[in-house]
Amino acid sequence: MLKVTNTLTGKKETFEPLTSGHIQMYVCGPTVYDDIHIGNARSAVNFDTIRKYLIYSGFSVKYVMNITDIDDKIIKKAIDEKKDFHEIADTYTQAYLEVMKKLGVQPPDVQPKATDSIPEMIELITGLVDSGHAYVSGGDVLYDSKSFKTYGKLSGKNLEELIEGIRVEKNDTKKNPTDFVLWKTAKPGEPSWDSPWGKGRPGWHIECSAMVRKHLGDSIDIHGGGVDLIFPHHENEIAQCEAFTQKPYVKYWLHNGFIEISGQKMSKSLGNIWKTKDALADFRPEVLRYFFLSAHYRSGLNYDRPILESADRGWKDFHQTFKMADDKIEGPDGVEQMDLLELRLGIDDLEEKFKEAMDDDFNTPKALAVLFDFARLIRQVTSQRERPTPGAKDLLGEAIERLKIFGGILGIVQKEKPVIPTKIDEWSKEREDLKKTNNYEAADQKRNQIIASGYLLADSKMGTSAIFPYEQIRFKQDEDKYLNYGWVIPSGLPNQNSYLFTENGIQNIDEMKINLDTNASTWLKDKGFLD
RNA sequence: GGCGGCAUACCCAAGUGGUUAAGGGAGCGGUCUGCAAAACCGCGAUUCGGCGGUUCAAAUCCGCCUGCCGCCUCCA
Repeated sequence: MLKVTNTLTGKKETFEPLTSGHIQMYVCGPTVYDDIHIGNARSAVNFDTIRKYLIYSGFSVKYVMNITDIDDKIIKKAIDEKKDFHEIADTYTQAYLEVMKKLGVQPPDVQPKATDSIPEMIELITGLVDSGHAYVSGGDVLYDSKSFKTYGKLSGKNLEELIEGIRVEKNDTKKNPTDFVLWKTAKPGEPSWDSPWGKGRPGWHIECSAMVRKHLGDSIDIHGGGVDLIFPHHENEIAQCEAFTQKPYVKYWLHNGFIEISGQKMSKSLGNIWKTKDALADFRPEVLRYFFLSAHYRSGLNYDRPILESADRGWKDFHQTFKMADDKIEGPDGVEQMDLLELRLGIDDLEEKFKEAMDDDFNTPKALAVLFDFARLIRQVTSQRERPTPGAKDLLGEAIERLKIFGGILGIVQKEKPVIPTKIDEWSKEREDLKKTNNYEAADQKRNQIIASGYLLADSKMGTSAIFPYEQIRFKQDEDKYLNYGWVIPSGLPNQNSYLFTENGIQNIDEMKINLDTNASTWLKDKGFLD
């Protein structure tokens, strides 16, 4: 039985959709005025995972996530860069979609743009004006927050106290300080649309309300977003929609916590924004997802390079399970009996344990622990010396399939297997032969040759060599210059050492890791690799 | 000032009344190994910010204190 923490009630509740078996779900998407930061990415991954789990649980889910393509910040940027606001919005929409794709976020069923829903917004605003919930003042249309009796119910705020706390601005046209803009009169040169109140553009809160109604209906099951949206954004959405429709707007409000940098929120004013595309340049998307999901979605999550690196190492170990099992399955058959009881039991328990974790308000850290335990069971079998019988191979294959299913819901399983060039394969076999004749010097040379080509060998107990591709690592020289000068084993592969490949040969250097974030060129010069 | 959240080992992080306090990283010891790496096995909080209280029983409930953070203004 699925339970979710509902911001509206502040409690963990049993989840029952309005229509049995079907879920209407809306999540506030990005405002496309810049590259998205990792906080946006975390939110997207959290709700993507929630959506995938709901589908796995047997619900049919209609998932809508908007793109806010008209907004003060977009207009400001357009003016600053002397471009049309559409151009700014399009550029960052494309960048956003690209990052989502890399992160393995399944595209929403509908991804509406605010500017495509202007008529629906006008319809809503008109209704609110007609029913006395909104008024025209100074050319703007404002929502009368005092007209909505339960204003503040989501954020737990008291309207009177709110009003007292807000200092009254001069020339304010609002009846109450808590009133908010539904429709803004256009200033000269700003993008605008025709409306009953003259040329103008929508306020921020109205767009989500309009898109929810347009694509999902008056009452929906789940509405998600970051904690910062609780007030005023979601509070205002409730006020608008419920005043208009006289129906409950959202049954379950889900809010994810912030990414923190050194214990503080990430914000423009603090200047501590991490762009997702920069994180993706250094870490695999699966590692980023593992990192995001390693804390509960409602909690804050501290982001720091060393923490990401430890997530990276953890994920590699986990992911190596697939490679190890594949090698065992594809290897020769054996006749000896392997110890498989634990694995059999593990397979039988996996689904129940995973569901138990996820049913508890999408407890992904617990779910990850379940998968890591299971992966260890698989590795225990694959690390046994015996060759597997065909029956043991079947069981291993079954275990891997299960791990892929549940790992897939969390999005931490790499989709495609790395391809090894035949040349590298041949060199590996040649090295095997050299080893067999105790020609170790030549064998090591062959190994270096393979490493220099960007691949690593790993000998197993069965005497065969597994081969893994490296990825080039980028040593930060300064803020935006990178120096390509070595290789490190990519995520998913079993070796964390860095190797430096130069004309002087291949160096296995642990210090390289320590120096990743320091001035690498100085270090390379000290070691004589650079002039 | 109002509202809300957090404090668990060296680091990240689950656990919210009752078996040995998950999992990951780092560390240490061992097995394996031509070397190296990987893998596997084992070890690691008598204790959950502090002080009281409730209870047969609390990291988990209540009170107070301390520290940190978020929202109340754009923000995932």
